[in-house]
Amino acid sequence: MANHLAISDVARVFGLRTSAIRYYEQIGILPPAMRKNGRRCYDKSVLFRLEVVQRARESGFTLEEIRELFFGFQPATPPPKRWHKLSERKIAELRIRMKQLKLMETLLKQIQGCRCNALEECGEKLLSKRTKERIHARFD
Amino acid sequence: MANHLAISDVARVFGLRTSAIRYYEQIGILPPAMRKNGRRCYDKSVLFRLEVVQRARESGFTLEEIRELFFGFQPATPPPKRWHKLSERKIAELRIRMKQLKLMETLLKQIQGCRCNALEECGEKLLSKRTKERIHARFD
DNA sequence: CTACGACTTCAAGTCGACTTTAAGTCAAAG
DNA sequence: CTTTGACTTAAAGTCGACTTGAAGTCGTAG
Repeated sequence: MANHLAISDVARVFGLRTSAIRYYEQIGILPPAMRKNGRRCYDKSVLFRLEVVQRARESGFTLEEIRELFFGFQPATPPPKRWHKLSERKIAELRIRMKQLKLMETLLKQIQGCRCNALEECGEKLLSKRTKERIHARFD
Repeated sequence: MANHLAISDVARVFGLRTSAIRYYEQIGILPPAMRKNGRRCYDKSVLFRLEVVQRARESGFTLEEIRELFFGFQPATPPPKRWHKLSERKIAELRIRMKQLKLMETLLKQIQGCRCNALEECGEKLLSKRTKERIHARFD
């Protein structure tokens, strides 16, 4: 019904505190809200925007990055080439993070099948994979 | 050669500062180091341990979680059932994180093929998928 | 002998992302 | 008319993960 959401409504939708919403406005993640009697007053578009913000947060983006990525073209929005580059870089980062997560999953599973000293054994294997040249050159 | 690593050697291997190594010791991520003339003095096993720690960090574990997961059995290490549960939970979390990352990748790509208002459109689609019941019940 | 560089400890500072607190405004309920 | 509850602001506080700073200790080089 109401196309007029109070700050507490918006917060509740995302399980945020109202202070977080105000903070997002303050740092430019959300645009300055319209006021009625001095109170912030939103329409649904803020929900769509916050949905994207939350997704990005859950994917490990900082608020600074989110502002850059999604809302970072203040001066007359040049056809987003800057955007394109940033998001290319970000996608690459996401891929790396996914690989790390998979490796960690493997590690956790290996340690679950626990021959008790597995932890440092795994560390040894991983370390020799990653930094063979550095370590073995210097300390062997 | 030297099976005796100074704190600066250890730090250099992982690109950490010596202060970070000391901090890890302080919060129980690393065991109290042996001393020679009051100085910390490590053997290679610390490298294996730190390798695991770094991997876990890169996978989004907090130091607290890492201590729990890997080094959290002080009292006579009961056959790690506690461990098993924790790591099961953690693996599940990793899976969720991976899904989120994939979704974010999709989102970024969609916005790259930019019909300019794509951002809030995406937000709308995502939002309606995730919280149809909550939003539409309350505000429509 | 002294100066240097690498170490030591302990306390305090930093940064991101908020939260909490204090003091005040406003509209509706009693 | 007063109270209540949700809001407002600005400033200060919190938490994790360190870093920085101050003051002191070593062993080696000159």
